[in-house]
Amino acid sequence: MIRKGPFQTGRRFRSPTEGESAPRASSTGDPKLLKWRVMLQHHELSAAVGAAIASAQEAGALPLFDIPNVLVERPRETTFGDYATAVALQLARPARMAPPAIAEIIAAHLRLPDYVGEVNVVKPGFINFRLAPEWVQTVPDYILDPAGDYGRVDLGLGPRKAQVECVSANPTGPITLGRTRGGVIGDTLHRVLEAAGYDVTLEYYYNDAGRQMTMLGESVKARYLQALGIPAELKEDHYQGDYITDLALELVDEHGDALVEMPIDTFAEFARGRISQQQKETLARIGIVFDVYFREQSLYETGALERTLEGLRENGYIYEQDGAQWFRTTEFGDDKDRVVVKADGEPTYRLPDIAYHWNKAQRGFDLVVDIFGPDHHATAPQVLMGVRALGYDSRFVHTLLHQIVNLVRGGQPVKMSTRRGLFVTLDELVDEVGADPIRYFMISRSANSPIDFDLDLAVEHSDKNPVYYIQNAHVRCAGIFRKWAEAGRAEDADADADLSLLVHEREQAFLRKALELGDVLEMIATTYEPHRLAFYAYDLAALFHQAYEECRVLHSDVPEPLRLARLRFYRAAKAAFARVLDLMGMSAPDIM
RNA sequence: GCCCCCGUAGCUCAAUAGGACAGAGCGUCGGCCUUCUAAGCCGAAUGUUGCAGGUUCGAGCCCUGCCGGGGGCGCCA
Repeated sequence: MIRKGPFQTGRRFRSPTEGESAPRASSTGDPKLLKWRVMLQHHELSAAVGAAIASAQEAGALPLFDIPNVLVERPRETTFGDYATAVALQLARPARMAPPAIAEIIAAHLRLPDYVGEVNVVKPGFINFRLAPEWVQTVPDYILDPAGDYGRVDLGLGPRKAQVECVSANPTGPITLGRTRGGVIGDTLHRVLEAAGYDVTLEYYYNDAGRQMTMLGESVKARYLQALGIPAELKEDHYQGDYITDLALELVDEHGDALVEMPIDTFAEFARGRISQQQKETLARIGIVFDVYFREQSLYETGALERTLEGLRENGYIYEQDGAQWFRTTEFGDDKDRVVVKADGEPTYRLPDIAYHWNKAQRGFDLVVDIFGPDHHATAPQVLMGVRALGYDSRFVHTLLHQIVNLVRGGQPVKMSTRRGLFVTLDELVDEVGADPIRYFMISRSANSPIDFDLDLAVEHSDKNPVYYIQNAHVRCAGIFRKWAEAGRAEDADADADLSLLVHEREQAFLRKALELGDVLEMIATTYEPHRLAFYAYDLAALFHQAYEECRVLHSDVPEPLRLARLRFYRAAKAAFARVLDLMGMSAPDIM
C-alpha cells in the first residue's frame, strides 16, 4: 500500500546547513502541525521509499519485482540518523544486484518530505535519514500544541473498540503483587491504546460464583461464631487471613449474635461486598480505575452459561462421560478434552470463562487484551478454543501472559508468606513505597521476565532510582518557571520565542527523542509491550538532564533571545514529561 | 512425562516483522558544586548472547537436539 503524503518537491541529499530555516509553526491550523497529526514520519518515509523503488523500476534503473513493505525504523545508533531502512539488503535477491548499488538507485529516485535534512547510503546498503535541524527546532510547538496531539498517534485503523481485562482477582482477599503487575500492565496498555485512538474499556472479571464464595462465606461465619465464643471449625481450604477475622468482628459489632442462624450466603455476600470494595479502593491508590466490573454471577442469572453450553453442544463439541460434560478441546490441538460441567452438575471455571469471552465477542470489540499471570498460562488457550468452537475467529483476543514479582530487601529476597509482617499485598506495598515506584517498576521489565522489586531502591531519592530520575526532569522544568515567575518575568514571555536559536546539540537530541514518542506508542499499541514506555521515559530523562546541564536559561550569560527560546524548550520538555508520566499513570511533581 | 517463560557484561535487564560495531542501569575505577540548576553531569573498563548443529547474503532473535533456572499441568479458580 502506497500512501500519498503531502510531499514537497524532492530535496535529495540536502545538507543540514543548506536548507533555509524552517518557517515557524505556531498556530493550530498550520499545515505543518497537521502533518504531525496525520501520520508518523516513518510511515511517510516508508511510502516515499516504496515510491522511489517504483519510479526507479519505471525508469529502468531497477529490474521489475514485487515491491515489499518497506520497513523504516529508528536505528539503534543515533549516529546513523533518525530513521533507517534495510530494504536494499532485502532486495538484493529479487533485483539480483549488490545492496549498495540498489540503495544508491533508490536514494536517487527519492522524493522526500521537507523535514528530512539528509539522506545517506552506507556500508552494507542501509539508507539513513536525518531530520532537518530547522525542523527539529519546531518540535516544541508540536508538543505544546493546544490541540493536545503530542502523545497521540493515528494507526490508520479508524474508530476501534478495545477491551483490556486485567487483575480479575477473586473477591476473597487482598490484591497480591502478581495481580498488581497484571493491573499495571493492563492500565498502561489502556492508556496507550486510548492514545492510539481506541475507545478502551478497562474491565475486571469478578469471580463471585461457585465454590469460592461458599468457602468465603463459611470462613467468615466460622470466625463470626468463634468471636461470639461459639465453637466453630475452620477447615483447611477455608480462608485463613486476618482480614476474615476483621470482617467477622465487624459483623459482631454491628449485629451482635443476631446472625448466628443466618445462612452461609449472607456471610458470603457481606464479605464479597466488603472485599471487592477494598480491592477497588486499593487499586485506585495506584491509579487503576476500572470501567466495568463484570460479575461471573451475571452469566448464571442471564442464562448465558446454559446458552454457552448449548452452543458448544450444537456445534458438536460436547459429550458426556462419567456423568460429566466434556469439551472436545483436542479438536483444537489440546492434549486431552476438558470437563466443563462436573458430575455433580456444577460447571467448572472453564464454562463461565468461555461464556464471558463469548460475551466479549458479542459486544463487538475489535481488540481484546487478556492479561494473565503465570498461574493461568495453561488455561488461557482453552478459553480461545471455546470462542472458536462457538463460531468466532478468536484472533481479536490477544492473551498477554506475564511472569511473577519477587520482593527484594537489602539485596535478599523477601520470603512471600501470608504471615503477618511480610509485605504481600498491594496495600502494604503502597504504604511502604508509594504509588509511583509501583507503577514504574511493574512495567520496567518485559512481561516475559520476572521482576525483582527492590524495596530499598524504590524509596531511594537519587539518580539510581529511575522513578526519581525521570520525575526530577519534570521538577527541574517546574523549578525554572518558578524562578522565572519569582524574577517577575511575564508568564508567556516565550510565546513568540525564536526557536531557530535551538541549535545546541543537546537540545536537538532531546527534541528528536521527544518526537519519537509517537513511534513508541504505536509500537506498544501493536505489540502490547508497555515496558517500552518505561525505557523510553528513562532515555528521554537522560537526554533532558544532559541538556539541562549545558543549556541554561536563567544564567546571566544567556542572551535574551536565546533565553526565551530555551524557556520555550523547557516548557515543552515539562509538557512532554507530564504526558509520558501520565501515560504511565505516574504523577508529575513540581517539587521533590 | 507434557506445556509455557527464561538463559545476553560481575549483578538486574534492553535489543522495535532476521539487519549496522549486541546496548542501558547498578556495581567498579577516575573526574565535575567559591559562578545561578548535584535527587545532576563527564570519562574509563567489561561479552565465545548456556552448548552443539541447521536455515539465510545476514541469527541474541527462526528450526532441531541437549544443559541449566522458574512456573504450570484437577470434575480447584
